Amino acid sequence: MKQPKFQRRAEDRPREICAAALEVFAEKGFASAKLDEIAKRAGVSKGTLYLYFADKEQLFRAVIRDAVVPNVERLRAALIQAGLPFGDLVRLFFSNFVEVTARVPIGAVAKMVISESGNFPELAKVWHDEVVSKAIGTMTALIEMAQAKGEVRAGDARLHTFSLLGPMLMGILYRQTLEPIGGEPLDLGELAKQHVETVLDGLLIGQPA
Amino acid sequence: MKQPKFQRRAEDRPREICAAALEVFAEKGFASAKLDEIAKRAGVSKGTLYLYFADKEQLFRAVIRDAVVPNVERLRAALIQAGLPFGDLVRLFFSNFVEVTARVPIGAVAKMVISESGNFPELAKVWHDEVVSKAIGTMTALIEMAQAKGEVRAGDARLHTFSLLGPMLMGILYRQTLEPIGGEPLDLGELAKQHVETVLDGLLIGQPA
Amino acid sequence: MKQPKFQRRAEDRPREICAAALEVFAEKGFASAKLDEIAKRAGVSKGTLYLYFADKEQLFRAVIRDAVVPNVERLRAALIQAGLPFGDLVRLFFSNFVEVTARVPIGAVAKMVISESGNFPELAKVWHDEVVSKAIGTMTALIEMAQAKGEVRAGDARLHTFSLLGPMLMGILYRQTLEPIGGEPLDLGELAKQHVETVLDGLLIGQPA
Amino acid sequence: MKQPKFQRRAEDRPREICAAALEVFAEKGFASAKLDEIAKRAGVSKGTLYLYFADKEQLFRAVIRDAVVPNVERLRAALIQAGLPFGDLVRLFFSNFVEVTARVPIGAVAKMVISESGNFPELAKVWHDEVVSKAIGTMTALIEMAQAKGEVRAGDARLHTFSLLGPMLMGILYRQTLEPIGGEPLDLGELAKQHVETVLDGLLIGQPA
DNA sequence: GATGAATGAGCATTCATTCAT
DNA sequence: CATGAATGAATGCTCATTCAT
Repeated sequence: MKQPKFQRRAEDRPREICAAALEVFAEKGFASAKLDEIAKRAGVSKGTLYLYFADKEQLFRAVIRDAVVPNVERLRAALIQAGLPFGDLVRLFFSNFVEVTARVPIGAVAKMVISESGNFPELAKVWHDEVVSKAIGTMTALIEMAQAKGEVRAGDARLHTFSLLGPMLMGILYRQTLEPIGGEPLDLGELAKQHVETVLDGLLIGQPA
Repeated sequence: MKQPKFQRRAEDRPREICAAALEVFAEKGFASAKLDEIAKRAGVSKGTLYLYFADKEQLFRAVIRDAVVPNVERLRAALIQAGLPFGDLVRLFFSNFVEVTARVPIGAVAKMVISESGNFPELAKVWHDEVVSKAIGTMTALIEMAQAKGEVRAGDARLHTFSLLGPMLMGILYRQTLEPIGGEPLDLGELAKQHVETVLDGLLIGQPA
Repeated sequence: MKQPKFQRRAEDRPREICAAALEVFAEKGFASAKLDEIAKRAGVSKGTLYLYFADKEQLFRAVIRDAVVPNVERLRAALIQAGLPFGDLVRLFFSNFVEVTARVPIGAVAKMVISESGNFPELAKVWHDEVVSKAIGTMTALIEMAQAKGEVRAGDARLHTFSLLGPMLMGILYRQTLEPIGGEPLDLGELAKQHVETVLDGLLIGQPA
Repeated sequence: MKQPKFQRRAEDRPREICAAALEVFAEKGFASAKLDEIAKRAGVSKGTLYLYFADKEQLFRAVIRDAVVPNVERLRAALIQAGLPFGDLVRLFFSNFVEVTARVPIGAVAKMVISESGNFPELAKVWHDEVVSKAIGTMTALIEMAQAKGEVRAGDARLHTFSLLGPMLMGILYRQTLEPIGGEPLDLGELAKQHVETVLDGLLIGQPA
């Protein structure tokens, strides 16, 4: 029954540590996250962290990178399916988005990046270049194409992108920060479904566009 | 005979300290904000902070309260002007919102609350109860009234509120976190103007709702 | 009888801390010296050290500088008293040297510099430039002048300087390292007196040079 | 069938480790020397060190012992060649000394002992008993014999020993600590040659001894 | 024997908080 | 009221030592 003092599992360690670190960073923020706690949750000693990551900041970076970047390309690729009318394209994007959101703690990561953008501008830059810029850019391009085809109303395509994506970001952050402290629960899937149709068709009734 | 040239009146001290603290908290986040720096920016000594605030956390709370709560009621009152059709109501809300945003660093405060929601749940609760809940509640009520009058399409009124407000939150956070590190500039006023009309009328053209 | 928790004595603090640090560094060497112990001996808290010195290394530098450099110029000046024949010049130097040695822990400092020359080359450089180079240079110049006047035998003046000073360095280091652990006591004054006459006149008797 | 090309024989390991350790200890001092680096330079793993030495301190002791003690007896024996006049005896000693110095890093070891005498008094004791005491004792005895024969001037024989050996110690330490950081190069052989004749005959000219 | 991943006590450094002035 | 020197608990990081393989 005695637990061996040492446990050797070199291959999984980085992943386990990243997972634990993601939890703690998301809960506490970068500065308030204690390496002691990350180590404890990862089931290793504090010293072990330093076998795999040079310091706290590098661990933070690794967490951001591992949790998000791999998913970005997948989302993007799903949209480069030409031939779909704009409405269906958007509906596809949102269903993918909800699915990814349920699987990876994208809300926690977004929260971390927002929190630490002042202290780690380079990190915010990575997030911007790898995630936000691509997401906004892709959607903006799709909108512009649809405008060219006469499918979408005039206006700045990038601002239209904010109209499309903003509510989802708001939803994610709401779930991350306010639901835990007693805010009325929010169903992201429902939000996505209703918002898509709303923004596509408009809130008002019976008025010519 | 003693008459120091620039004697600050004691009554202004708390305000000055709060203003300095808001700056530093917004730049660094709660944990990374140093009382040394807040004191320096406020032009007082570190010890003086403790004459007005029990500890760092109380100072943080005061900052949040002072910076936002007074503005919430004002915004709310502006909307309880019955008689306006829903579209005009929303347009009024957005113009007010943009104006407030330009005056108070609401983006910084939002960022702080998001950041520290894990460490200070009570604080997130204050923010939720005093700000978010009221904002969402007010808008939701307005929508429900408009739905009853047949002005607004069916659907969960609270989710419609996310459709309306989400892009503005996204815009605020974008300016707060990504513009400073090289993100393409965003004009919040333009965003507000275009988004209102879009979400009211719908993105798509010539399709029956 | 209760000691006040805080003691304010800003003007003396740096000196007191340096004195305590000199003791500890001399006993333990740089790496093994604990800031805890330095603080305790200085009668302050660990944090106080950082009010006056940026870090351990800067404290080390300050110790070296304060303990030695001021004394170097004094020694040097004492020798620029022209008119004395070489023998008297050397005797003057040695009596001054012994006096300084008794007052400042030059042995401890020498030991520290020798010890840490590998880890802090810049420090060894300061020691070299400010102390050793000047000492050797001054003595070498005096010897060359005496050689020109026919007072001193031929030969490399710098090597003659080693013949003159080496035994005193050996004596200092002996007292620093071996006396404390049971080595037979050594009287530096006696060493100086006998060595001067010996090196001036020669060890051997009745042999023509 | 297995016959690894470069299998090191186990018997050589301790020697190889000691050699690597001597290098690192000499460069960094005891406390700053990392077992990681010693292991790397010895071409073994960190764990292997513990197969041969109980801990860092024992390794340090072994290094000191192996590097110096064997050479002491050799030097000593070379001097117990009776029949030589004192001057020749001293010349023999110095030539031997220079030769040993060139072969073993006696300067590094001396530096280490000086550095760590405070932390390892027992080690300084070994060094004292095995090296310094014997060296000083032997030379002092030779001087006393020469004094009895009327070859050497009166005076404390032990202090005369400092006059003889001090410059060589100074030279060794100079090369160890100051040459590497830009001090003017020093030729130990030249120093030995000139110093012997100087101290034997005296610096001054034309004065009756 | 040999390895190197894992450990955890130890230490330099930071900073919110206190209090003598 | 105001100050800022002083405090000391907290924490990131190091590295000698251990042990499963």
